[in-house]
Amino acid sequence: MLSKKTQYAFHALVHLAENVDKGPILISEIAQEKNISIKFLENILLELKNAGILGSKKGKGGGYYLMRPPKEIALAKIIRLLDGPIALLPCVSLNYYERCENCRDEAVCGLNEVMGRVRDSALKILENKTLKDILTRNN
Amino acid sequence: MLSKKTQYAFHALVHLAENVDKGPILISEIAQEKNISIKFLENILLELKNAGILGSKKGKGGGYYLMRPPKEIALAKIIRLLDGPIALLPCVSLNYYERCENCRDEAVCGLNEVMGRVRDSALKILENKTLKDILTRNN
DNA sequence: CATAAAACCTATAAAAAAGATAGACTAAAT
DNA sequence: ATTTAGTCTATCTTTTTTATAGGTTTTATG
Repeated sequence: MLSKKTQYAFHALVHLAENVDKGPILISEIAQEKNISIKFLENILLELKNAGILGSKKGKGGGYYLMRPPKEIALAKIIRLLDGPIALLPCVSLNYYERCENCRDEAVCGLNEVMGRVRDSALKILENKTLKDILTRNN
Repeated sequence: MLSKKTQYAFHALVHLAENVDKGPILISEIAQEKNISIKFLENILLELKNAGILGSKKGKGGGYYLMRPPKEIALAKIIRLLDGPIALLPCVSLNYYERCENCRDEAVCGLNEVMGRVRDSALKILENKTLKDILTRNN
């Protein structure tokens, strides 16, 4: 499961994406709209800013805004930034790989193979779906 | 990521599957073979037993064994038992569903839709792949 | 220039979960 | 009777997650 942090981030980003044309948006507005603790959200938005995903403006009329158009922000990027690995096992993670300490040879491990597939199938979606895709539902 | 508990369980189950014809297998043998703390493994195997996945025999010549053939034990079942939800969000979980507290209407939420797809793509693999499939690698 | 608004930064605390261990109990084999 | 090996329950430690607190800096504007 994704952490609350990542979940909140997604909801906040959606709100920012829905209001791209309205200039900087207040943390407090997002917090209220999405029912998130304002102080916690503050930290999250700051982290997104430090990663180059958000920009901000201080003082009156300030707030946060997206640094790129919603369709250029992939969901996988947000998850990796705030939650770490997307893979189910360390030995199968592309960005946070760690050697398996319970099997003799990963190249021969069937678990490694299957979990690699699960990772691929998740990434196929998460790397290609963007903020824009989660603004509205298209069934 | 899967917890250590679940990871250990998979490795232990693989060992049991590899030795189905050898009668009950000692916890200590599995622990040593797979480099797992014996006491921790004890708890895990017990949990698997209480869930009906393993059987056991006490006393000399005792140990643990699979209650069904490896090809009938789906990976998804083990994950759900020891780790809980497979889905990335509570609002998209089939077995551990919880209402989303940050959005107005899940039926309209684009995040809900995408995460539902991620869940489906993972389940398609995890529900169909069994212990037997992870015994050896077939590329 | 003073004031207020709003993000920035750092630390810390509280709670929950994960990981691991301890030790006494029960059942079975010989 | 003794030994072997799983059973049960409790506890403990560590790490991670979630959340809060409070002062600092920047900016707009009257």
